[in-house]
Amino acid sequence: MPIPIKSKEEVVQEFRIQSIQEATMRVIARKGIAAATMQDIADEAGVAKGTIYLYFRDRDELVEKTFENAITELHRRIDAELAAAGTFEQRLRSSIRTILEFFRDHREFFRLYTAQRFPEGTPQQQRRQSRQCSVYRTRMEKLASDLKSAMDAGEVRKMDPRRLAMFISEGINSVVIERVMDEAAPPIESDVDLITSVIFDGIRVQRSQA
Amino acid sequence: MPIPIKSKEEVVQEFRIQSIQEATMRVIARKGIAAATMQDIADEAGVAKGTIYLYFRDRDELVEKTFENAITELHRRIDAELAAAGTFEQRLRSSIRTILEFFRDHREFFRLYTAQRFPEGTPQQQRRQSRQCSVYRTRMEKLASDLKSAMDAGEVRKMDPRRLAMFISEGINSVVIERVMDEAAPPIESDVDLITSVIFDGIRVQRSQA
DNA sequence: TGTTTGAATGACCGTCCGGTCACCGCAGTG
DNA sequence: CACTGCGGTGACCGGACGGTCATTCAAACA
Repeated sequence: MPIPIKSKEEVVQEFRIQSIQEATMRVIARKGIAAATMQDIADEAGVAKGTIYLYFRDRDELVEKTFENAITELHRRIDAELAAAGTFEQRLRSSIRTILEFFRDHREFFRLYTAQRFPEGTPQQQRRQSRQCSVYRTRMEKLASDLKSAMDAGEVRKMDPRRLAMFISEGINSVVIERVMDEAAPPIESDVDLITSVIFDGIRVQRSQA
Repeated sequence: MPIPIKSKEEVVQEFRIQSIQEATMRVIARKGIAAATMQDIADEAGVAKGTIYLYFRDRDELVEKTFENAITELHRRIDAELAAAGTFEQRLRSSIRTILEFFRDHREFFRLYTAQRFPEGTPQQQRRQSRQCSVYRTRMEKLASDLKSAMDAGEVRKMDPRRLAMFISEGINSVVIERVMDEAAPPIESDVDLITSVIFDGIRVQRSQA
């Protein structure tokens, strides 16, 4: 069997890396990103503090890699839904469902996710920050361009796609926040319905509908 | 003239307090809430670090008072608009305009505002955090109850008012973010139009309209 | 002008935390 | 069984920062 190309050492390494990243996420979920110390993370992962530095250059890289690892999976799923067949409304609805399901299954990721949105930090960390911020901006551009396509296809009213992308994205985010905080959140589908209907039809009472 | 009840000392005190709070806001706007040190704030205010402690118990109180001072004014204005006469759409539109204008005039407040939304911190600070968070939740309840009234009055479709309040509030917030970041933001009224029309009529192409 | 008072100061302290590195123990080797 | 290489360890270091307090000094007053 030529399949297992990975040596034993590589497997151990990957296991350690994953353990540490998972521990990082749990600690951040519990204490917040600022209060999560390297010692906390080491304890949570069951290793010594020094061990973390064998796999990550410094705290910033650990947080960044952990974030990117998790966010990549979410983005992959969203993109798959948006690229599928169907009307724009159907595709956006599926994406919203995907997002809510993702955060239902990865509650611990949420605090890291929100903390990375508008990064804090001293001017020394500006480069790193701009990289993290760019992940977010790239996402927003993607949604804006999808919205633009839908506008050109006559599925969506013409308006500034950037602004609209922000508005929709943050609106969805707010529901995610509520659901993550809430111990007993309502069924996902009811929130998917609410969000989709507000985005597409607004909140006005619709007299003209049957 | 019995009007000036304040003694000279009180005037000086208030002046100092305001100077320090304004400095706090500017430093946080520049460096972020986590990276803003007491020394930075003291330098910005043109006083010694110790002086700040004559007027504020500790760093947390300084940040909290500074935040509440500024947010109170914004909330007062929003409430005035929401309590005015007119349809719910007119009142909400005025509120949105008020928010955009407020942050146009107080850019430096914005980073503090967003940072306080989901406070970070160690468990020791839990009480303080919950207080800050409660300001935000109270606001959300207010909007939710206004939305509920509009639903009962037949001006808005029936749906979960809490979720809707979050969605709208965060959506508006996202536009504020864009405008604050953007050096040359478009006219306020165009964003007010966009937000209001999306909230009330959604993004769907409206065939039934004249 | 001498005295008093308290606001303002900033050097200093203790704590915390990210990052390092000399040391340890074990798996693999001869 | 002795040896060696290396992944892992945690005591330690340096710097940063919040908060304190002995000292200073200018204004108010006698």
